[in-house]
Amino acid sequence: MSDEKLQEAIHTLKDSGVRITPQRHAVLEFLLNSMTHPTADEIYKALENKFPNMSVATVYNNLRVFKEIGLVRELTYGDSSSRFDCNTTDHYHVICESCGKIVDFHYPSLNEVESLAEKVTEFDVSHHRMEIYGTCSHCQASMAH
Amino acid sequence: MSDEKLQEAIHTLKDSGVRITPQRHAVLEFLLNSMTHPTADEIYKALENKFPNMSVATVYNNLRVFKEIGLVRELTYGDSSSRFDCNTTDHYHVICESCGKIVDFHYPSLNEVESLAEKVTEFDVSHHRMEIYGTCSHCQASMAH
DNA sequence: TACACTAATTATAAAGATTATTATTTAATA
DNA sequence: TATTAAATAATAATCTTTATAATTAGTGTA
Repeated sequence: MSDEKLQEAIHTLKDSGVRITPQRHAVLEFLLNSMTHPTADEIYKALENKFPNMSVATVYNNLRVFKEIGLVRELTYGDSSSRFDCNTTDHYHVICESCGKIVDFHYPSLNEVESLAEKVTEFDVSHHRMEIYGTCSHCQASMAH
Repeated sequence: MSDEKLQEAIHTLKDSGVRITPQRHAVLEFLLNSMTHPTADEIYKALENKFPNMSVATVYNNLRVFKEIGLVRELTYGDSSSRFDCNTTDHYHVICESCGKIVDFHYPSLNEVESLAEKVTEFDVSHHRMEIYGTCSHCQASMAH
């Protein structure tokens, strides 16, 4: 299923002259299969069984490469570390302020906002980001106690 | 003009039992008068003439206090450090990807998005954030060369 | 105005995330 | 298989933010 995406991503990388190393492959595979939006450290920890000698720098290096190629997006929220999202289709995120869970949320892209901003500010607008904050149902239940 | 806002803010602080120290006053005044959205370090550097002995921790402490009282908002973008905004009225930001300039942008709040997200994800939504990215007119002109 | 109480400040260390450096290893290609 | 440039590992360094502890200083009260 997501194996197809993986092959496609590897193809994209090779086309850009990027070598496919076992570590790189593993980071990419983990990202594609993860539905959460992991931090660099989470990726590092998830792969340390498979690659006991892997360096954190390798994770960061690969994430940078993937970003440059356009395979992943970096998400920066209020908390300390960045998160990485391999779903590059247009979607927004809903974030739980209590547990940090991030849920994808599909909504028609706010083109109107972009065009108005362009008019008002004279910026050449390239994109926008939006996040919605709240409490997930699980945490709501916990709080009820 | 903004002196009125300052007095009001000081009143709010006092009501919450927060002491008005010279450093705290200076950080608050600087924030209220700044139209940019400064980082903690920028505030620190701006005030080091007036307070040569002030500690960075003091800046952070005060920003935390102001945040808790609701006088300022913390903005976290892609770059390394947080920015602080004393304009707590509802508005969005347009950010220049070339020079980092941040411009306020007024747009009716996207309540519809919030309510749909609430329905779809079963979150108890509290708020949202949105930023628009692009190139400011100044940087557009520079690039034309 | 002086006093006492407690919060705020300073200085410093520490933590945590990310980037830089350099020697070593290795994937891809001929 | 040999070559070569790119990737990795190990480590140090940087940068932002928070924690700690001792000192200083607001603010209400007598």
